Amino acid sequence: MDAQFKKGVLELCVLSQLKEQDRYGYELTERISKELSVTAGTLYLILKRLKDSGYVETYLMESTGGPARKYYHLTEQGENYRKNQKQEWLAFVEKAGKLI
Amino acid sequence: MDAQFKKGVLELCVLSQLKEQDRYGYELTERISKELSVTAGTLYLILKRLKDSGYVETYLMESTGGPARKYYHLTEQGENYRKNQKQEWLAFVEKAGKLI
DNA sequence: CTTACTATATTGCATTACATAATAGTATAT
DNA sequence: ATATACTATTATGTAATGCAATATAGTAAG
Repeated sequence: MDAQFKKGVLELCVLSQLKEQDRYGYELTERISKELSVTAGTLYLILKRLKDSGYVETYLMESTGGPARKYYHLTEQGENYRKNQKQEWLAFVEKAGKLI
Repeated sequence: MDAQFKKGVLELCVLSQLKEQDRYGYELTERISKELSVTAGTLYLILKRLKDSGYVETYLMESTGGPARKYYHLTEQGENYRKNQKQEWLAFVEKAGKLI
């Protein structure tokens, strides 16, 4: 897969996943990498960015096996951002489609 | 427009434009920026990349007003690359769509 | 008990593509 | 002459990802 295509879209994928329900980092890695082959390092960087921007909040919960899971929750601000990014993405795909 | 979305796709847009017919740099800038807001500098960088990779060839032709135009022609190798990139792009959009 | 493996989180360095801005040359119109 | 439109090019910075390494906790195997 062309790595460049992912730039910017992975963030939207994360936001969309978190809209459904809170999820922890490793879980997001598993889910998203099933479709788009992404590494953990990339995902955690995106999550840090989103947290620094106030788009997600985090809390810890114990795991059945392994270290505690850090769950990510979409804030209201994050949901607004998600909606906006989704619209931008759809518009972008349409415009690009005209040229391709 | 989110600049990140463009990563990798601009190149495909250029290739697609050149599949129809040979075009010169300034012309490509005009056409593509109508849809996707791209500057000349970015376009010429992409064109240089494509030339260095053997995906396009160039030749000069006089202009009616202004400096000579440098036309870009898609090579056979470039056309194969374009087909491949187009498929990858479509597949990517579909996969991302599942997550969004 | 110790070794190995899975689950989970984090961080550092390199690469790549795009943005922005500046430079430069030619022709035409005023 | 001067401004303006057309055309091409290059330099510097930023941002997002890839890859690889580190760290910790639990569980299973020997």
